[in-house]
Amino acid sequence: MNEQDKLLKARDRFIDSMAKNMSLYGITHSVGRLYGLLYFSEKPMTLDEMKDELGMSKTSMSTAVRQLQELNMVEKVWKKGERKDLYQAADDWYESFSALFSTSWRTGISLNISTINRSLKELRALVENPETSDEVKTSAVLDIEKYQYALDYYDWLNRFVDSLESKEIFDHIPKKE
Amino acid sequence: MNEQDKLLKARDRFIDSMAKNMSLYGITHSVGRLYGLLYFSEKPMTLDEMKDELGMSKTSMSTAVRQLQELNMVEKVWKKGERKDLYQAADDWYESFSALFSTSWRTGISLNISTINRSLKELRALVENPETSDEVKTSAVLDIEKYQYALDYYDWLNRFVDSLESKEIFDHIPKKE
DNA sequence: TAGTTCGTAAAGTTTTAACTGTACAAATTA
DNA sequence: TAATTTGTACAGTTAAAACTTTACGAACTA
Repeated sequence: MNEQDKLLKARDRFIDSMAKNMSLYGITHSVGRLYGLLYFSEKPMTLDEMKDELGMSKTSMSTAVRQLQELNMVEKVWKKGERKDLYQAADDWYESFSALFSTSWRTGISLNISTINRSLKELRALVENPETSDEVKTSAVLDIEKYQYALDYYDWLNRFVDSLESKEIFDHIPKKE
Repeated sequence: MNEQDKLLKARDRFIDSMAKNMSLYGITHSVGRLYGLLYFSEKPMTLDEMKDELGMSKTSMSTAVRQLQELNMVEKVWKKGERKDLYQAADDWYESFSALFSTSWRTGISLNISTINRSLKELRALVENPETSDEVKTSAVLDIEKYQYALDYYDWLNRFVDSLESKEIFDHIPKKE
């Protein structure tokens, strides 16, 4: 094996490991590999270059790249005289980490919160209604406690995401040891 | 609709919302629903009760419950005179949150770190080898920087997980507002 | 204007994951 | 000991996701 091959093999090994890891965050192995390819590429790449490099269809590259763009892990680059779209890997992984979670979590959290509030409102009406049987009332009171607990939790989660978005998290867990 | 139904409908609505949310963490909608069922259940449940309640197979309940146990979101309960296994929802969501991420992330992180270290070692040998061409050498030097960056990032991630596991995170982002 | 090239939508195929039914080992009961 | 019950492994099926091929509009080129 020549020296160049050694370098490429080392890259490949790491890219694969990284892609496996990303599947924990809901990123496909293939999409993860594409990110790795772009991360090590010295120049921005076109869809055709990606498809040749990874041996996949151009359509897959197109959708994968869009996915990575939505996660702020890849950005489009403009180059004069170049007709094709060029893409490069975003190099701030801490930023990507924050963005990944804020983006995907925020919506879910607020949906959950409004669902809880709606249910809470209904249950409180139930408890205050004199026609409600005692049996149902005690159940309702128990449920209200559980909703309240959940509400507190989602509030915490929201503040957690806040600290990611605001980079405050890096005050508590600094980047360099 | 009677009062009891209102209560159940409110539960159902929230459970569904919660289960959808959980899919972001890699938990299936069905498994999420099972957790919700157990969360609101006033008593620990058997596999048969779960399957009747959710209209699914007993096998599915068995695997789902095991999954939730591995995530420390559900625990087996012993009750005298009861032949069947009983399960109840773990009620500390902050604990579950921490456990979920520590468990699933730790392995991946350390795998990545050792992969990087292996690649770094090889590349350094490459750079120090007088037979390596200058072209490959410059590529290797660039790659080494990228590996180093990744290494720093995974170190940060490790410390992040540390602060989840040690509950230190709650010093920075307190549970109650 | 007609002919290319590029990116992506849409439909079709393949692969993977979720779920079910059957079967069986272990524990329990008679 | 034989007969039940309980939980789960395993194989098979169904549902979902990933990926490819085809096709086409938009932008560029001659």
